[in-house]
Amino acid sequence: MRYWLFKSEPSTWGWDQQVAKGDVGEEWDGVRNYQARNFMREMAVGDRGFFYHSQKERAVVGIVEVCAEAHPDSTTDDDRWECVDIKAIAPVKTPVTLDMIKTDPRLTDMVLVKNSRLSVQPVTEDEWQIILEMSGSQS
DNA sequence: GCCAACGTTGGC
DNA sequence: GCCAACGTTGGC
Repeated sequence: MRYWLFKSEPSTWGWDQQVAKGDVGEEWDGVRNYQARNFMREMAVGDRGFFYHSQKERAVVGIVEVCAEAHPDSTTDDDRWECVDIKAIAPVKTPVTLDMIKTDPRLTDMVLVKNSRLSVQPVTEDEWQIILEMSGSQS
């Protein structure tokens, strides 16, 4: 299984909306960036991801699971763009803020730190475990 | 609200 | 195929 991080502006699509979709999940649509799209193509059903709120909040707020492999993005006719579906698994006990992540020397290589603008990014297994611990959640 | 960083577009 | 111009994102 692989691990990922999905970034969203809460004002556009937030954790509460994701939770409201339940086990059916929702398309992670609207991505118009090749790197992000390519990562979504690599995803498999069952992969786990962090749900991150950007802008004012800047924190990992929940855990999601990929529930459909990459397919055409329904919000565009442009066939270059694809997306996966994800569903909410559980909120984290304590949100892990960008500050906390930047402060931890084990996490300085995270894509979130190095390339803050990438909206869909891979997370290593080590990073996954460290952030889970920081959040007080269990895998 | 500002600005740096980055990705994309289009002219040559 | 290069590169300048532009638009967008997201941290501060």
